[in-house]
Amino acid sequence: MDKDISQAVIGRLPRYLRYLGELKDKNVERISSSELSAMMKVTASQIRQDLNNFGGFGQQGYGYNVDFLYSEISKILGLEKQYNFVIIGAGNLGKALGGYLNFEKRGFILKGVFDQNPKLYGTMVRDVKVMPMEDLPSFIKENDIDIAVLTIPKEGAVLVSKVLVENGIKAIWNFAHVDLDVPENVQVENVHLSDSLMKLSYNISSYNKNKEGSEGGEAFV
Amino acid sequence: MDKDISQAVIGRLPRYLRYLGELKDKNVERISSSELSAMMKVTASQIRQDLNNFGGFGQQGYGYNVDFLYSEISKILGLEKQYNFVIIGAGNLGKALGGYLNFEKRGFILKGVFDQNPKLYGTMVRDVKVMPMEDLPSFIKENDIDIAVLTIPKEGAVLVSKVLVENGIKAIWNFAHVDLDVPENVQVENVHLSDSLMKLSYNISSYNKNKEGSEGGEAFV
DNA sequence: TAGATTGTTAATCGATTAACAATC
DNA sequence: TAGATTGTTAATCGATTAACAATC
Repeated sequence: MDKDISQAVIGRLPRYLRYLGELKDKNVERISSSELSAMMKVTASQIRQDLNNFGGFGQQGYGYNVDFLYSEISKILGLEKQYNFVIIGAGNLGKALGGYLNFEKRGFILKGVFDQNPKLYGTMVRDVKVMPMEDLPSFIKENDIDIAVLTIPKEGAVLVSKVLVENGIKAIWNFAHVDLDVPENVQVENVHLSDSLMKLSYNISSYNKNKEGSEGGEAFV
Repeated sequence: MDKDISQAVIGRLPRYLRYLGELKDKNVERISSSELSAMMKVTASQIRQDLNNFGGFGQQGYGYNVDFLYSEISKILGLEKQYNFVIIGAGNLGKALGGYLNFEKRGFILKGVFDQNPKLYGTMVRDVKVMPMEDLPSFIKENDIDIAVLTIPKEGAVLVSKVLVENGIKAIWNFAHVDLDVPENVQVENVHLSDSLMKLSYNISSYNKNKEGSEGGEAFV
């Protein structure tokens, strides 16, 4: 139905939402694309183009109403919905995400936490007890789980993702260092932390290299 | 010196490295761009273009030597270097990253962990004691810290990033939900977890919408 | 040598930016 | 109404893909 929106555009929406949230907190009523552009360091043109993928949210001569735009972007991102989720892997990362979620007071509801380490069974993550992996398939079905957060090592992640798919999971938030192979009706969002760290490493190292090459020659823009 | 390499290219290098690492583990000696292309689901053309930004690593009629290419990409990413880092924020996320790093056996060395909660002072994160925030500035200088990992809430993160910059940090791996404003000689890599989750939310919700629009009409490619 | 596959140039595609008419 | 600012079309820029000559 919707014409396909590029992932580049989708990727920018959460950032718009964040800035709009801050404006809301400051009780700013309206904002123009050029003001927002200055705050966010993107072009006003891009902001208008991005938003107009979804409809005309502004008004000529006025700009955008902050509350309205905030709520429209929330809707676009599907944040007014409720999602039930489970965490698979009760290590520090799993615990961290358990605490995080209910993320920003949005509708992400932690229903269960699973681990294959018997020592952890029954220990609490937030308000939920850690359960054995064997219970995962039935739990997903009985509790109408939408999202699984994968915070286990990659070998396990590949196996578990199959189980998840077989039991009708809608989406996987994947922190394992591996690409999952799932059918196209299952959404996957990868957070590859080590990839991110390597990018940082590259940028440190390439910045230093360029500095050597042009000693003292700071960019003057 | 180097012509500017686009961040799109940099962003793909860690994934190449990951697949090459797996091939190494399987004792595969050489691989062609088209074989790698099939494994990674990117075009062979893109692989060759990406690599040729940095030099000719292959050989006509042969392909690429896996070990050699792996080590070249490692060098490009600056992974043969050692980096000293500190974690700021000793919560679950900080602890998770402390455990992670020494990341994949690479040269990221945890030197210190800081928190503003006195109850945590002296508790251990991996092999390092949690220290009070006040000690941060001198610690950075005395221990030659390259990277700070920011796992504290956004208000604190903005303040701490200023302290870090003043004390000569080279890079910040930022997990706080805010854009940091630092000079161009300080590299920042953001991991905005909630942005990532929102993308997932969008994709769930837009997939379902499109499904309604064309009931039963699965893509058949 | 013949076959394979790179490195690289050229063509295409998509995303970003600029410009401006429409309109509040 | 005049001024401001959007929505949208057109122009530009950059990234991806295709093609092929070079060469191992």
